[in-house]
Amino acid sequence: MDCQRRFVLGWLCMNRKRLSDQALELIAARFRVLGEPMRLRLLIALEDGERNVTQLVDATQATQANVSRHLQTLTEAGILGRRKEGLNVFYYISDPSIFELCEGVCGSLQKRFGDQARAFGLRA
Amino acid sequence: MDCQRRFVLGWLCMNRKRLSDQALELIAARFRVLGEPMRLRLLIALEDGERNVTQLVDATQATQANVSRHLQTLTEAGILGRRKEGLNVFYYISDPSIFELCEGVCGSLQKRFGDQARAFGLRA
DNA sequence: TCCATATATGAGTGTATACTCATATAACAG
DNA sequence: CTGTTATATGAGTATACACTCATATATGGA
Repeated sequence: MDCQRRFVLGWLCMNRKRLSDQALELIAARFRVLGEPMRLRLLIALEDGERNVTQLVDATQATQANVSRHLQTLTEAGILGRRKEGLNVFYYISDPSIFELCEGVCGSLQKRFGDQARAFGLRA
Repeated sequence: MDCQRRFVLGWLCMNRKRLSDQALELIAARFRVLGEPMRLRLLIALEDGERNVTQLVDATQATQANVSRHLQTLTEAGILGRRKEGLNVFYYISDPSIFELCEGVCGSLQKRFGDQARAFGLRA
């Protein structure tokens, strides 16, 4: 645990500054991918199994063009996988660790906005 | 663990759509805060203890104005705390769970870019 | 081949925000 | 009070990117 921590920070804080910049940009980019509600919505819609684009359009109430773009972003980030089947393209979670990140963020937010969080309908 | 998962997703996927949108936006906003290399750099600089703005400017090689802005962003997000001492303002990590998120992302990236990551100088 | 359906993408627009410069505020020293 | 240092912030610019509309591509059916 702490070993892992040390490892990661070693990666981030290397002496060679140029490379460290690249690593930081990679990490930041990953966070940015998760920084859009639409994309979170898509991830949630995909959590219990693959869906095709049409199903995701229905689930998210967004335009097909927009959904396709976000799916592309998530796929390029390595978070989703793609599978063609006839006319349909099915997307699926290829990096489930994403959900642990969401949980981490939710935990922080709940700690921070305890009361508001509960007001959000947190029970059940 | 799985209980926690269920809990969080329950929060995200409530029936009342309006509120769920707010929750998603909150979560996405948190990810966006972490989606800037400069801010990650500041977090790393603060990991082993509080620092004042001048120290952070030195550590990050950025302008003082820019550092102050990012510190404000991080503070408003509840990630940093502030402490004034004479002319100096010291910032400190107030939500250490942030680092677990970074570790999670690093883990994903290492899995994805295994070889490149190693080329980054990952060892030791 | 021709048409219908599912998905992707080019082009344009609007918005958010990172950055900089200059200046404002705040606190201390003399 | 005056000047000096540390930090914050208003204003302006540039860039990234989310979104939409229209259209392209791809696959299957008649």
